[in-house]
Amino acid sequence: MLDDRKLDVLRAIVQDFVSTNEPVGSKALVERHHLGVSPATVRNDMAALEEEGYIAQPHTSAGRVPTDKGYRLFVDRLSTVKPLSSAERRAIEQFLDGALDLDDVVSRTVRLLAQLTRHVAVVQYPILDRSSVRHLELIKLSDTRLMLVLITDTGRVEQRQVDLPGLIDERTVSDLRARLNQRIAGRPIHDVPNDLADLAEAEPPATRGNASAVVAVLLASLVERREERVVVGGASNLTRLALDFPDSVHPVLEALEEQVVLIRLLGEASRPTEVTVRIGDEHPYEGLRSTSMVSATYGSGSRALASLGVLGPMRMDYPGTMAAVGAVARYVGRILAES
Amino acid sequence: MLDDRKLDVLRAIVQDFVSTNEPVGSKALVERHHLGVSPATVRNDMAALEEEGYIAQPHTSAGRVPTDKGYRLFVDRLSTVKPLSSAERRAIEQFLDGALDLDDVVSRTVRLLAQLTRHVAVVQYPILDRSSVRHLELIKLSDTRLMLVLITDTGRVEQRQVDLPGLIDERTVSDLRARLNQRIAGRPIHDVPNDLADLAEAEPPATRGNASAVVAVLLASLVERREERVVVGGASNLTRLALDFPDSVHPVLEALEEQVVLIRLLGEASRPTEVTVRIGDEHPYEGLRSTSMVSATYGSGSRALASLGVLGPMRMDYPGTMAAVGAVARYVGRILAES
DNA sequence: CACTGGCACTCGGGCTAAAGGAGTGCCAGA
DNA sequence: TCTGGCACTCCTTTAGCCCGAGTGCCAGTG
Repeated sequence: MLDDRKLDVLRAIVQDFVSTNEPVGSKALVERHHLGVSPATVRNDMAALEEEGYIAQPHTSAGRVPTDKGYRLFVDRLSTVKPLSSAERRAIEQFLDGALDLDDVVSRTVRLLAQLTRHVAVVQYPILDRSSVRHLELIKLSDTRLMLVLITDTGRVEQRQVDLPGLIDERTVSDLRARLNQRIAGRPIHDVPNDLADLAEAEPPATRGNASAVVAVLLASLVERREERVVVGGASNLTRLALDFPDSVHPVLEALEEQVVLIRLLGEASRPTEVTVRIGDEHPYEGLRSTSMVSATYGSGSRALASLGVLGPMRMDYPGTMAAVGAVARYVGRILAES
Repeated sequence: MLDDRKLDVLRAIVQDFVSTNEPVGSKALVERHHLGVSPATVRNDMAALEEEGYIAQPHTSAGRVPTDKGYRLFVDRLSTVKPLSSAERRAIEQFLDGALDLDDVVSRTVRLLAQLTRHVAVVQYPILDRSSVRHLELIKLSDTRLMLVLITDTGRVEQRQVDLPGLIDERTVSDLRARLNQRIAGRPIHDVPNDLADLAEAEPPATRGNASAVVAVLLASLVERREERVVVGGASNLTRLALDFPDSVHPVLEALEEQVVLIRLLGEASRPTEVTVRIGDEHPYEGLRSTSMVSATYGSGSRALASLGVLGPMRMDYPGTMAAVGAVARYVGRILAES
């Protein structure tokens, strides 16, 4: 049905439209690409491509524009990965190497992605469930109050205060801290509830109440934060390309403020470092129907920690963006593995 | 020069223009407000107000629009504080009361402000310099590596890793922790460098190297984070009111991504809970010339911790916005004082 | 002296009409 | 199977026009 030349034509249409933002006609196509045939022939091919739903014309006497389906085919079969320029590689290293802690890694990554791709960047914090406990610290604030600080191997720090049912002294705190860490240090967060299930019962009656209060708050904090955090940056790139959003950028901005939507978008990505593209009407969320998202999962080693990506108009440079997102994801994974 | 009726006219112009977004003419004015005079008289007053620079007409044969100077006069002398509705009061309490930790307080505050005022919300984290040390925790990660966790009385948590020049054991860590906390717990961050100036020298030679490495990293972290953090939310409110920004919202969005600009904006606010308004050309930053910012400093007790506010078009409901921002600032201060 | 009604004037927005042009579909021929 | 030619479509731009809101000014009035 679609021979090689038709695919060439589609590829050329996508490329031209991405760079000019104007419907591309048969004449311009043969001039800018050496297809070796006449405009009339190209017109026939275009008619076939339109028949199949890969391109469309905004109105009768206009050139053709790729449809969502056309972009999809382009991404899946017609584009070759564009290697990053050495300047880009250097930018990634320089940007991320001086990061101080996890917050810093995340905020630098957002800025980096936004700058590199010139689209809106979205970066998710490492998912708590997929991390392990590095250390649980108990700090005595008063005779009936503790602060819990949970540190994960990915650098996340969660803190919470506990009001105790009874008095507690430094000695008991440090005993409890030791016993807790013995059980959970190095364990995946996922297993912590199990690991601590019978801790309180094993405590001597005198401290049992306090111990179970601590455990309760700890477990609760793991659940509460299940709604994972996402950071967004480079939103001004949307207005720079405002003409690409026919219904204005408003719904897109609204979507970007819905953590839930973003998490769902990122959450459906695939294996570590593999780059996923979601185009236009493939989005589950109404307001994003005129956008595309390029995302990748990052991880340390083979463990997927979370995802990051960029959101832009459907008319985007897919090969370049995919290369950038993939490279950043790999680099972030490496950095988190080191720390 | 400007008698009471002229001020009444200006007030009426601002109110009408804020609600309709259309240049207001003399006839419409006398119809909607009971000024007790004829349109012709109002026209004379308008001419005087224009002469003084409080209003302007977009073009001949159009109504009048307040100028920056006009809004300023309105805010300073012509508006009365609009008390919050009880629904709004309830919203504030409900929104903020369940906050778990500082991050949560800040992110809830941003969402609350954005929702309440329907403008872009900007909230600054408590400034490190104005907080005190609650506790410094040292956690041994390996024989040559520690993690520092600094907890302030406002709930900020800063963490950093230290590579030590020599080996260290649990016992030494806990000694060092005790000595450090003895010196700095409860002290203002501001004084910490002084408090620790001679700590390393007082250490026994065997542990001196490690101790000074820890102190060095700690002090460095206090300086690095001097660039304070700001969180932005509700950016989609900008595009909702896109027509209020003649040169498109792009420069405004760009400004919102410049932490430095925002910090400077918020930083120049005044005493705790006092509400500050900056209008149009009073902004130091070019891109914000068509916006107004309403901000307030929050604090616990008499201590100013940092500022929060909203950014919107110059054409905004100043009395209502000022009331909301002030109320939220007071409430946030109270919450942080409690914890 | 302050206010009012009347009136001529200005100027932007919106509507319609016409011209221009890019691009298509189709057909006949190589 | 490809090509050149040609009629056709329809969007976009430009120009011209009218309409009306709103003003400034002036002469008149309590």
